[in-house]
Amino acid sequence: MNLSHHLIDQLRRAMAKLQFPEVPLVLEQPPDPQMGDRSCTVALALAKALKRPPRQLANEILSAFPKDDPLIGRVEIAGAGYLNFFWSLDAYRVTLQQILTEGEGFGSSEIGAGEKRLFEFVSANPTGPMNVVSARAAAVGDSLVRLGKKTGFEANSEYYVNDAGKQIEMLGLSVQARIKQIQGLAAEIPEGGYHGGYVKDLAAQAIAKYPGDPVGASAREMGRWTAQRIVEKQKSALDAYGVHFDRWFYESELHESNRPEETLEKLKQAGHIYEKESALFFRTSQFGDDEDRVVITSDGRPTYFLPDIAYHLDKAERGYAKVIDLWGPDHHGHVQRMLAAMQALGFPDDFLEVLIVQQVNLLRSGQPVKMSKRTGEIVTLEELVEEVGSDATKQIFLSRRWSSHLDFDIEAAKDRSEKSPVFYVQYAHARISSIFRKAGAYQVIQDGDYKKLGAVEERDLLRALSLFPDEVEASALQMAPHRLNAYLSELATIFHKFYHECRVLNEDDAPLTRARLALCRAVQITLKEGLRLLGMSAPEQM
RNA sequence: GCGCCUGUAGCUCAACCGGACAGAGCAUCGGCCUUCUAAGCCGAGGGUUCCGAGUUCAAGUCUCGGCAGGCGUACCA
Repeated sequence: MNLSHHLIDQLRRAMAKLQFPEVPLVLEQPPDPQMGDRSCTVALALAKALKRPPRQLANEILSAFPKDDPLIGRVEIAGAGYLNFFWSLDAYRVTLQQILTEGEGFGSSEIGAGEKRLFEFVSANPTGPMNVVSARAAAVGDSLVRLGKKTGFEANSEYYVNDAGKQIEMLGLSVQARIKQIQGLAAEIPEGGYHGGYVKDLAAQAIAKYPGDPVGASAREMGRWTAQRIVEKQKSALDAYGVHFDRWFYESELHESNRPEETLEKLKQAGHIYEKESALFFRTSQFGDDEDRVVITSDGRPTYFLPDIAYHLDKAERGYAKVIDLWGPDHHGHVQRMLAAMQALGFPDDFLEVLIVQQVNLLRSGQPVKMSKRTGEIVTLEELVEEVGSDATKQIFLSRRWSSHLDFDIEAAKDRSEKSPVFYVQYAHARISSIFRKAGAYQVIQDGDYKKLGAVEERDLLRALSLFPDEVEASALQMAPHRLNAYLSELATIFHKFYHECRVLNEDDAPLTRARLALCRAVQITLKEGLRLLGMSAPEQM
């Protein structure tokens, strides 16, 4: 039972009865609760097509609307032609009961209809530690997968490991140079190599691993081995962050089964490949890219683009109807060519969606944190989680749209005083838990108790709770976890007001106590589930 | 040069793919702890939504032209 879905059904029936054209029916929240619980602008939208005044249309829809729906208290027409709906007390009672019986299942829906969706994110190169953008993408991607599952999609997460190609050799050469240095030999890290301190650590490990002659191993072999170590570190860092992937997909798997070659063959047969100056070009410019792209270099090596296409083909072959890639801002130049590739291979336009997770400016007490990629001096995901904590870190990332460039102040994020809004939602959950610790044995709400919930604060809470399924759905469909985050803050605010105004435990009024405890339980369930969808914990105590 | 992202309160960000008087937090000022957690609550001030046109009954949101910042622009990934 979803109140909003029910209302939309009723509206659609009324519209059909009037033989109005079919238009998308969207419900909104009126700016002021006084105006109603949900509103619809369909009359405004239809005014133009039907060439009639919106208020008149609203009146007709209203007259065709069922008068005896027990869940709808009343309907009003306001302003230019808004239809404003008020839930009945019955609707609130039903919602509350529903939350108590469904528990964490509250807010789940089937709109995804089992569609298979793959979210690929982080996919940091196995040549060094992950940075803050990876931390941001991990928070967003993880939440999107959770939201997807919640709304009936078969959603999975995947991390693509670029463990092949030139960069791996370069990594091997860098480690070998460090090994020589450790052994007192003269050696320089090659041009374009990796300078970070972690390379030294890995070199030391490599000496232990290859006691005979570490430098004698091929650069590729050394690179592979090192990359594997780095991937293990990435896994454990993400683990500490609370982000798990359904699958780690290795580029080397693609090469082992000749997928890039097969892909190239497919492209050739479709006539998308031509040779120029002894390199092979993919005619991506015919599909919206600025220029054609090289897939095989003039010295015969595939560029990263080819295995990338093969990888996306593999995703499709595994049955995913839609794949969503979260990329960093440094890759936005590649979006067009990948979309072009998908189109050239005959996929629907919306098969691939690339979300560019924007950059993060790290600050410390207002001062930019200096970082150098070249020398490997960066703040890593690991350090960030270690210093700030995973919940606080995620809270900051998930309170903004992924597309906004954001400032992340480490000192502000660490602040645990009342100035910090980071733990606001969790605090509401902890407060409720505290009430239940004091309440003793939980008494189930009884039918007559509902009448006791008449205060504004109680009503506001019930209204807010009834919105949770809508917010979950909107957040999932719009791929906007920050919406859910904002909703939870709002719910927490309303709860804190309620807490301030309405004493829950009243020894002289058992029905009121039962009713308010039921309300608290419902809020607790909703907060906990909401936090889970954001990948955050719901502490019992703070 | 070209492409992408961004521009909203002093600061950090929202605004439900065009809807009602643009909202929060922080900062500033003023109240509330002998009562279930003050990591909380209540109140005040604070806006030409970068600028200029256009589309629309309706524009922070869409289109075009500027301005500013960021990122990208490899036969590297």
